Amino acid sequence: MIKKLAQTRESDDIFELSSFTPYLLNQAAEAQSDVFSRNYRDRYGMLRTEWRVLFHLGRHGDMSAKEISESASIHKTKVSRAVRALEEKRFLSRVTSPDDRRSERLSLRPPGQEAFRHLSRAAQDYEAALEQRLGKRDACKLRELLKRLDGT
Amino acid sequence: MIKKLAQTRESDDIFELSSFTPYLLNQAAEAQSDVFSRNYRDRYGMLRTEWRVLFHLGRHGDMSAKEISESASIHKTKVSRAVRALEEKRFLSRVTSPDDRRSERLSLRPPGQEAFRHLSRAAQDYEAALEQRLGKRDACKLRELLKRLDGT
DNA sequence: TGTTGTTAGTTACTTTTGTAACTAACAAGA
DNA sequence: TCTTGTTAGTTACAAAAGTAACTAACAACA
Repeated sequence: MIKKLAQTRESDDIFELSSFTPYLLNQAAEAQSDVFSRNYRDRYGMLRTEWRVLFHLGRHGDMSAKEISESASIHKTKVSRAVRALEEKRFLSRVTSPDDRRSERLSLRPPGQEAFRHLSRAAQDYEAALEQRLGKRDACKLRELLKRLDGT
Repeated sequence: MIKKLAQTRESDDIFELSSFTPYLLNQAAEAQSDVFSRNYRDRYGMLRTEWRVLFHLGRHGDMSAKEISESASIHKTKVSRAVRALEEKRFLSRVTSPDDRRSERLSLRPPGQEAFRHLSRAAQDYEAALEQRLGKRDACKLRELLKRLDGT
């Protein structure tokens, strides 16, 4: 009898892509990101990097592009493009830093602050809904595990 | 006394990006993906979609692009491009399906099978190392939670 | 002051992905 | 056979991201 390899493998413990953690992480990340992106995409026409930059400014107050780049682990060219896009949307303004004329102080303007507040609430609601779905205990556990994976 | 909003916020329960699940998912997914990608990128010059397609073929035997697309949740244009790249690397061959001349039967050629086996082992090693790091219990829990998030 | 090395940010170029339109083949009737 | 509608896969075009080179400003020191 000729063994059908592919068939046989189905049943034993050959590695399955669907339980490969990097794969699962990616699927879950994409799924969650897609859902939440409606909040900033549909209403403000923002991209993910823009929303992140906006969030950092709203959360931490005025910063330079460099500071955002480091604090958020976003490459400086991505930050640069996001800053320009946010500026074009009148969400932030830049002022050359007096003590170092290479760098610029980025500040949210009122519409940017408004968007920040709105998106901040949306994010909290999103998180609450997720806790609802997974249960408080598992939602915490998930965050904890993800943080442990973050560095490496 | 003038309140410094940004300062004040640091200490209370204002929402932090660093505990926003979609953000954490994304960071963790990128970190893990970057590490594992060395395996297929450096040695075979493959992109992520190519490795996924290769894996599906190795795991499930001959398939059409459509079947891969559905089974792996990858858009058909991405599959199309990955298939072409794998074909150029001599990792797979295509034969027009006799019962439907629109579709093609994709088969791994020996070098493709070899790459599949190698990457399959690498993936298992990777997973084992992760279990080592997180502990068996937490690694399982993580996969379980990610699967629950996958659909939505 | 002039030189050398570094840094903040931008731009140019390339690669990759997403979207939509397309081709060729099929299927089910009229 | 001649529609009409659908499907597998590709291609063309546009959007986004990565990489490297660049500009202008700084810093330290001969």
